[in-house]
Amino acid sequence: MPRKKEALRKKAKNKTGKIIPKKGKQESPKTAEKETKAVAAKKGFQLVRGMKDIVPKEGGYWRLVSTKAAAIAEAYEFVYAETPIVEQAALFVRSLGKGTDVVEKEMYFFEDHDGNRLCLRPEMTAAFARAYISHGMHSLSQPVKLWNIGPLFRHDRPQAGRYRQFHQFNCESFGVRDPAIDAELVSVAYHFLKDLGIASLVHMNSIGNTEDRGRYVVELTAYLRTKRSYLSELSKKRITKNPLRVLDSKEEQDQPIIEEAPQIVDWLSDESKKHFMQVLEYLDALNIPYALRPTLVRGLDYYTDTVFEIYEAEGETSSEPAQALGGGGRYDLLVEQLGGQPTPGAGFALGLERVISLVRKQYQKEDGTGGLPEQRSPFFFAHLGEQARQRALPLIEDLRQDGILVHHNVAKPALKSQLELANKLHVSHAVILGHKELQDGTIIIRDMASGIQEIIDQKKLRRELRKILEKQAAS
RNA sequence: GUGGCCAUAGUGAAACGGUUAUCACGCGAGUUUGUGGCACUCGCAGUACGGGUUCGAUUCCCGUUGGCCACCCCA
Repeated sequence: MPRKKEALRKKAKNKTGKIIPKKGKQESPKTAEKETKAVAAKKGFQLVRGMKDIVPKEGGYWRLVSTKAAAIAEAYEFVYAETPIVEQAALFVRSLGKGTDVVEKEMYFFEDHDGNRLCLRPEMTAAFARAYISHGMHSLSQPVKLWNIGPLFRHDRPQAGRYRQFHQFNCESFGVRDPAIDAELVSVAYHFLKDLGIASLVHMNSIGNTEDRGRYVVELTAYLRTKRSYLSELSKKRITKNPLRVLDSKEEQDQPIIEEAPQIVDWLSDESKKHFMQVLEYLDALNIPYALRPTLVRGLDYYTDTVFEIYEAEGETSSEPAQALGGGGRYDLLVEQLGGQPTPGAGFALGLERVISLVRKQYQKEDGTGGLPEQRSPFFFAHLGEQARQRALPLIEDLRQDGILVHHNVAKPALKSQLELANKLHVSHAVILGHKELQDGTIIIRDMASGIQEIIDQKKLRRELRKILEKQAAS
């Protein structure tokens, strides 16, 4: 009876409910309550909001994408580096800006047992800047080009392509202010996506230096005030909070006002203007498709001059409103602001969850099954009986040492189920070792497509498999 | 942070408020104690959690948790 089940469940819950408070004296009532609920749930623990497992189905895509990232970063001579996930909270408060959303409402703050005010890193650039200073990288040959892939944390409201723990591919270039550096970064991001089969478009803008921007903001604010009554409610609020954001407004009624608004490009110093023009020239030379977007401003305070975001190029099939795959820009004041010597820098980050979701779509388009064409061995090694299994392991090990990989499953004793698995794995040949073969030192190679079997000497196994591999490579 | 939609085995779905919650895929075992695909048989596994209404809740209501969408923001 379900009633009985229900009653049992309740009993079980009461038990755990008694145990937990005893153990967890220090826990806040809130966490204790949450934990009790989770334990009580028959299904076990729920995933924490905004967190995501990488399941076997996705594993191959993560491997593919991180391999590509490493390959391209290293091709551009970026050096792999990593920083801790935990940093002093002040690092990000100071670099990103106190009023920014990331700091104001999205950071994971906590205090450790020594009373240090810490946080989980919400982005990489400031962390790399800190590492640059910490390790005196200014004494290395400049630019210092660093890359990594790692998890970041923002307590944002989750939705598709947005998680509280997410991963970025980051490249940062410290020490040189040169438009070629900016262009190189854009190029890395662009080609990374291109190598993965994703056509992209880079949105470019320059927000100049601090003074330029300051003067522009004054001008823009004044302009927006005169048009205030025509603006959407949201934009009205933004006039005082962050007037640059008004330019990004999606509200229809704001559009005519935005079009007429003063553009930041006109307020850039000659130096900034020249820098930006040169960046664009390099992009032209590199044949990287970009669009100027005078309204592009980024959400973090440390940017100067070049800023960019990268989007999936709009094909006929793309329907969803574009979500930026990544973004970046120049931050010439950041290192100094964090206590280092004045050091220019620029970088970008790409959101891997977003990239991977596009990569998966690519593969689904191509073969309909949605599977990543994995490099699988074309061989399955089947054994029959305990003795054969004992002999199989060293044989397989020898093959592996020789660079020939085979599938094998030690946990399926029945030959039938092993071949079933071989079939599922779409191998071309099965190697079969049974009692008879064990005794006379032979082994069977079975062609899975035709069912034709060949009995060979065990010593010739390696040579035979290699021959098959060569034949397959040739066709 | 604001608003909306949603929650049934691992996945995708079905069940006017009424017997034992159904089906497909999946996974495991077998029909064949030395041979895969096809077929058949058997098995595994579920109403997110808590409360309420009701004689009776997967179904209706409330709360919690989680997911999705838009906004905000961003990767």
